[in-house]
Amino acid sequence: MPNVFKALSDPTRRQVLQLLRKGPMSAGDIANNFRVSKPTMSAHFAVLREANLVHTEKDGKSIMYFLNLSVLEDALMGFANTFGIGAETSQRHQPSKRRSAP
Amino acid sequence: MPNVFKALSDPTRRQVLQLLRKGPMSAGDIANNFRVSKPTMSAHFAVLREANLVHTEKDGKSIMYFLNLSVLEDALMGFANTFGIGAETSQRHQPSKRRSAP
DNA sequence: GACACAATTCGATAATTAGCTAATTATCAA
DNA sequence: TTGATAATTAGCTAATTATCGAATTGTGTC
Repeated sequence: MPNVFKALSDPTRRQVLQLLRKGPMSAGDIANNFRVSKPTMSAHFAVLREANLVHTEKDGKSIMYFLNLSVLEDALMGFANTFGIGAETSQRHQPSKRRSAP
Repeated sequence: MPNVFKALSDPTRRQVLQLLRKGPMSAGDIANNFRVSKPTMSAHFAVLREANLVHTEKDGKSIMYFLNLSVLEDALMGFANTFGIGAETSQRHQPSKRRSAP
């Protein structure tokens, strides 16, 4: 999904992902780590959800946010791979050679 | 450089990098691969230069654009690594030489 | 039900961005 | 120097984006 790069273009949103790396967190707890208003954070969350970089679960009054690591990985590595950068694929690592001449 | 992700957020700019993957190309030749005007492409080039994802060399009337693969690699992998994604945290790496006739 | 709390949606606004045409700069060839 | 070509800059518009405060929705507790 190309929306991933759009979502990653904002530093606040990248920091949200970094926070979520340590584990799920409620919208409010995430927002408290930033100096912008909660509605603004809510908009950032919407962009991250739209890009499928996070998902949510209701937990009483709160909404917990979870990082979708595999989506981030697929986007980052998928793009990197087209440049011959990084690991060959995001799955098993077999000693495969890229650019096979048919 | 956080400007890298901003630069990557536009699909046209990502396609420019993909084009440049195959080798250096003049501004005009790149622009001819897209349906937008040349001034618009020139603005995209400026963003890519600003992010240091490309560099230029004058060649007569033309300006050749080169992909800075190592900058792309460092940004992509650097970010990925903070999530434990992709190549491990090792930083043995020389600027991925592109092959050409020496 | 009434209340407090968590989060989002609603409007509004300022800043940024992608896009255009027209004008300018730079280089080469005659 | 003139003419042609390549690329960028200038000036503009339309669309998008980040931000806010206020209002709304949903949930648990009393």
